[in-house]
Amino acid sequence: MSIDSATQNWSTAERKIMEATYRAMLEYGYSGLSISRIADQFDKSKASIYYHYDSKDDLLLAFLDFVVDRFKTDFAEGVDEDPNSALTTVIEKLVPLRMNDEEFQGQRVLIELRSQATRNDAFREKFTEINELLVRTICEIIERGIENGTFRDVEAARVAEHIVATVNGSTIDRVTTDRETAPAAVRISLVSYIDSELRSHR
Amino acid sequence: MSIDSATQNWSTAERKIMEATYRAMLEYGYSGLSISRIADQFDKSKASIYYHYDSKDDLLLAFLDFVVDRFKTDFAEGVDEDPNSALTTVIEKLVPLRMNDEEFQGQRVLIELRSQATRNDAFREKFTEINELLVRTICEIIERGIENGTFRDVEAARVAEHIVATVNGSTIDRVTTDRETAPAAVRISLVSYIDSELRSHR
DNA sequence: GTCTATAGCCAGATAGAC
DNA sequence: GTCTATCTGGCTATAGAC
Repeated sequence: MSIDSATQNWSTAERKIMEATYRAMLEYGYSGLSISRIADQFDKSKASIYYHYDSKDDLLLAFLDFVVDRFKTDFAEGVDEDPNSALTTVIEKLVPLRMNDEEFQGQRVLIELRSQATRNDAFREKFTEINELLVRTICEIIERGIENGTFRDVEAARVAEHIVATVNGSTIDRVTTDRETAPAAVRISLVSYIDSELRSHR
Repeated sequence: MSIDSATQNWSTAERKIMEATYRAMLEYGYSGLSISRIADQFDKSKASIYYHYDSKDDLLLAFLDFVVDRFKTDFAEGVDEDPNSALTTVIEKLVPLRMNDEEFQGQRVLIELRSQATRNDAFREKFTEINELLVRTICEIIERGIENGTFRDVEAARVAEHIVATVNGSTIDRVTTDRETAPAAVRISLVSYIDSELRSHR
């Protein structure tokens, strides 16, 4: 899937509403979101929001697309490098030693939306897509590396699933606990796992 | 920390309210929880809830304790076996090949509560506790195994962090996506990682 | 301890002017 | 497209009887 096909054409007004929703979500969380609070985050009235979206649910589905598209676009960078660099790039992006504030806020929003996937099918499908994209992308990098002799001949799909689970677990830990040293420990351990599983020459 | 010290003394009425909250949470989710809906889940009126709890926030904090205590009690089983069995027991419990419905619903509730930890300090502290407990417990199992010669002499804390991140990532995947084969793949890969990291004799 | 009734507030959504 | 004004209903929380 290309970036273009995943990205909707947002009108200016709609993009402004999405940005306002993002700010309201950061300030009040999913359970504290309201149309009034979204309207307070930009220069239009709340009635104008109903011109662009039929209902709050409709707006939330669009917002889910908006946030997930951003994540996918960001993730797609650097995956076309040679297998070794691509894998390093991906790991560094998904488990940074130190996450900047913008990424951190984005992950806060994502985890709140993800928790809705337990009850809402449209949300569930989106997060299924995200995890499939992560696994498929990493799997393809590993397969390319096996083909050109960079990596050992492992079960690429199994290793990719392991990496994605570890990466996701680390991210959740980062945004829902105060365990500040944990992400770096996982990063080191994950790189060491990848080295011994894919790059060792025994 | 013993199970007793972690478990509060819930009165009968309070336990009934907690059970009702649990059912309401399953049906409506965190953002759909209301005092009326909780009252509808048992045989008392909503005013009676305010006799036992000062406010909705107060009730939610008690509910967080209730759910987390259950999780901790459940997790504590089997960790006192010999290191090899204890590690296997823990992994099988945290990444079951097939999760039964009760466990699954419990994890759904936990992830919704966990997502609140991004905005609420009391919630954040609880989930910090949970992850610390998981890491510490697994770390101690590994250290016991190293001492008695069952396991190789690895950095126990680092391996424990890796295992916990992978386990948590797998659980989130299970409750927020439709990727039904993913948990089993992670389980196999995780066991293989543990074997080669701790149990190999090269 | 539990009830019914209700106060007061804010939500989602719509009407109709411009 | 955006506004102000407003409807309806559910929410948290309390009052006061039993």
